Amino acid sequence: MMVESASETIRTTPSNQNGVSSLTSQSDGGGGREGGSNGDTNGEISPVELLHLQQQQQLGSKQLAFQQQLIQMQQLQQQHILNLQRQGLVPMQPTATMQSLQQAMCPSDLQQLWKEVSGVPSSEEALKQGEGLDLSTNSSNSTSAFPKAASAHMPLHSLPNGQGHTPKRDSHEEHSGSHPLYGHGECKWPGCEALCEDMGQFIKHLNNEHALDDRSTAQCRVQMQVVQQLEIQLAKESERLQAMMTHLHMRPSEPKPFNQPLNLASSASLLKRESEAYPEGLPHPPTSAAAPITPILHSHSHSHSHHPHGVGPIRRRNSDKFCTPIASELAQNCEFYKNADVRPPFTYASLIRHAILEAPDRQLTLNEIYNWFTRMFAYFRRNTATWKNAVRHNLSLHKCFVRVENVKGAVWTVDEVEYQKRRPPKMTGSPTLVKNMISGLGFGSLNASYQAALAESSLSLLNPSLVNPSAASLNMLHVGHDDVSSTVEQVNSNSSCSPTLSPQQYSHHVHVKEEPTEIEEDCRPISLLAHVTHSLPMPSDDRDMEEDLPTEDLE
DNA sequence: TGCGATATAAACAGGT
DNA sequence: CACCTGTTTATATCGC
Repeated sequence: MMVESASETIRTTPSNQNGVSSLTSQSDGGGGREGGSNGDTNGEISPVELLHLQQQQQLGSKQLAFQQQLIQMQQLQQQHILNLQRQGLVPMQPTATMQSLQQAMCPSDLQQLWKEVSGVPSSEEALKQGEGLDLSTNSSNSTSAFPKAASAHMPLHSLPNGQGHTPKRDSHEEHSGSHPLYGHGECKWPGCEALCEDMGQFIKHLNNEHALDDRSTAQCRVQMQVVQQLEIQLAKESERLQAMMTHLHMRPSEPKPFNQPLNLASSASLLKRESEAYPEGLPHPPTSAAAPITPILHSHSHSHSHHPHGVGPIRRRNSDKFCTPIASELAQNCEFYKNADVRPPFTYASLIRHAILEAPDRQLTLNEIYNWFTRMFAYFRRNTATWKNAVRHNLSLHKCFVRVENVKGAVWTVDEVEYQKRRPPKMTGSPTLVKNMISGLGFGSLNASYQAALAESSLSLLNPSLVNPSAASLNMLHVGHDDVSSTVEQVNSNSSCSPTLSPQQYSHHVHVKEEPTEIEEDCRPISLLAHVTHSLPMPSDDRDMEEDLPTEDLE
């Protein structure tokens, strides 16, 4: 039975092609989606190893417990990897990430780790000591496995009451408490998930269940190593990004050292806190809005919502809040959304608009919109109950959607003017950021936001609409809500350069510069990207380039 | 706390 | 009658 659980554990090795399904299925909290590949055939590690180990060690019951703990820790690691990926702090490259993790955290490593943690030279020692390894004797630990900074004397309960320096997590956590290990009414300790009604109960639980004992210490160390591995992985990915950008002539004038890639490095440091979100009210670093994040955020952070479905409804409008351009997001995560039963982090209106604008003639029938939804999102394939109604509701409700009688019957188009007016434009984040970003538009300097934007820009390379550097500053100040195409329009709205458009078509956008209030959620890194990419040869055939024509003109 | 945006649910009407 | 399409209303949640 032990072997079964071992293989079951390690089966989480992402061996499926895109790593999506397994991710999803895991993030579903055991939802067991059919999408989860059964690709347990990789077996680079452990089942065999563990089996071998077991045979060698004759498998006393205590050893089994120990092995189980190893496996459990491995599970925890992977769970944390997934969590971090969900939080967008890790590139969604499950294979690479997991592989690297596995390389570092294969059972033998874990055993080594365990030895280091416990000061136990072998698992036989562990056997002698029983499953309660005496971690108080770990004075000689943290040799090579752990950075000094993260070594043992890091107080396991450094956050005794959840106050102080603990960064805020998402708003839900703010509501439910401020302890980073407490949220949604449950303990966030790796693998715990104990329900706690309130903070007091949680503190009690924390002190009782996660006291300074062997297990907690080991888990903490495992977490440290997870973080370390993630940072390594992050550095690699950042380096790759750097190279890509360099190759694409995107490099800013002052290249950063690879080990400090854009803002990703700072994000990496956040991993240590397992921060899920930036403090509310502070400008969200655009890197955090990198495409892979949003789906994860939803599948994870909002899973608390008591929704009958496996994936709950997402009230939070991440695309808005995090300024995720829907086009780049979709471009980036197309396969993810197609395969993962994860609700896309966009509003219905955004999705409908995108669907319509994606159509060759910028118009779709209701049924075609349905089809687009089901084609693009597994979520809508599997959760058919309500969303169609919601789509219809949105079409009717929002003035930006215009019904047009066509030869085909009734089709729906998008009134871009109305869409832009849809919400009172305002800047999410501090006005200071706006100023900084604006001032940062000087082509020479690269402030943090700019660099962060570059990070996301790598995701948005697909967007050829950003070839117009001169419009970028305007673009900064007047952007669409969550869609690249709207950005295009604004770019084009700058009368100075609109090769394909007549200016009057966009006259309604022209004055944005005089209206700081038009600055909208801002941090659209895409705009920033425009500065960097102005010399970048971009394909001009993208539909976004021609997404110029508000279709209400068809009327 | 109020408000706006959004999601969800439902009722209803008209057309096919 | 069933279904689709479209409108409208009500309610709840969330973020500001």
